[in-house]
Amino acid sequence: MDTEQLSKLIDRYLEASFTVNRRLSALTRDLLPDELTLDQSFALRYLRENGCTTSSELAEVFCVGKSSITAIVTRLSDKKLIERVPDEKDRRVTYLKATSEGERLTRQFDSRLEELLCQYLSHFTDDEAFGFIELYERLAAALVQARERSESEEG
Amino acid sequence: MDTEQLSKLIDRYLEASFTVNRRLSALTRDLLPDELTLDQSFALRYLRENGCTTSSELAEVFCVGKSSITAIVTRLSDKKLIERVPDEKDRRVTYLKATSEGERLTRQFDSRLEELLCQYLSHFTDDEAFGFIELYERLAAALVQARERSESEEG
DNA sequence: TCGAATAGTTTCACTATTGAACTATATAGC
DNA sequence: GCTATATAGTTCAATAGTGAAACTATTCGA
Repeated sequence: MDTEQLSKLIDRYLEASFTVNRRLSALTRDLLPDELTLDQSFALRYLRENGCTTSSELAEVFCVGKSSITAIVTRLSDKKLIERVPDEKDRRVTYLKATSEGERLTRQFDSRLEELLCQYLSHFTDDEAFGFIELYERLAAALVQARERSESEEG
Repeated sequence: MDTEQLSKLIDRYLEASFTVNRRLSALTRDLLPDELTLDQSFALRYLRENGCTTSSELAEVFCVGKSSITAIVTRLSDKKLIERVPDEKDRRVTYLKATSEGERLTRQFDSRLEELLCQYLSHFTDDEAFGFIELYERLAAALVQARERSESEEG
């Protein structure tokens, strides 16, 4: 691919991803339970899917500083949607765990979200959908790898 | 596609898009000129690409309220990166326009961004990249249409 | 054992966001 | 023309998320 084509492709990507992100966030926010913000729902879903997790891990996954996570976790904890569980051995670390109410809320939200996304899936054939998601996952993997590489260089 | 498959596909999409968005935003923020935030750079790019634009239009495109746009525009204006140009005929509307400095900054940023994204593009064949972007654009278009449809129902 | 690393919190300043109240202007119906 | 109403944009107060720096508590390593 020549530079010209490359540049156009990237422009198209930036445009499309901006549109998709903004519109989908807006639609998604409408489905959110009153108790949750979008970021809080992401945190809660991550805890639900990944079991015991620390603030540091969340910070890595969310690509933000630990103080951001403290803020989010404190709000969720105030609302009794997650618990802080201290590690027995290493008393510096505290694990985070969704409460049953927290879990209930994310499952409710997820099912609404699934319903929403199904509508848009209908614009694509099965092959298109699977092809798309495969490439998207490869992009995600490449981005995760890049991070790991740059960390091992530092360390 | 049966419900089970559908549900898994959507989970995979949510996971991949979360990862891509978070990681790419983080990498992108590192490339940002000191004068700009990410959202400000998006606004400025939109103005650069779309010529004279109003706050209302920006609010639509960004899927936020007009008061958010006022805030962003005021900050950009304080930094002399955009100008407010009053409409001669309808004195309620003011057009927004990137200053030459504003334009310079976004172009600089865009070229850094292009460099970054090129690295990740190398993980894909040309056909894969074009196929991906085509589907992504169709998704974006579907989301825009959905909005327009729901607006015409209201109006 | 002492100094360095690590986990997490606090605080501060800032950006983005919403929603409601508000100003100013334009427009449509009578 | 006059008056309702709609529209464009701003202001204000409240809230969430964020980074950076300072801080506490704990663990680890030389």
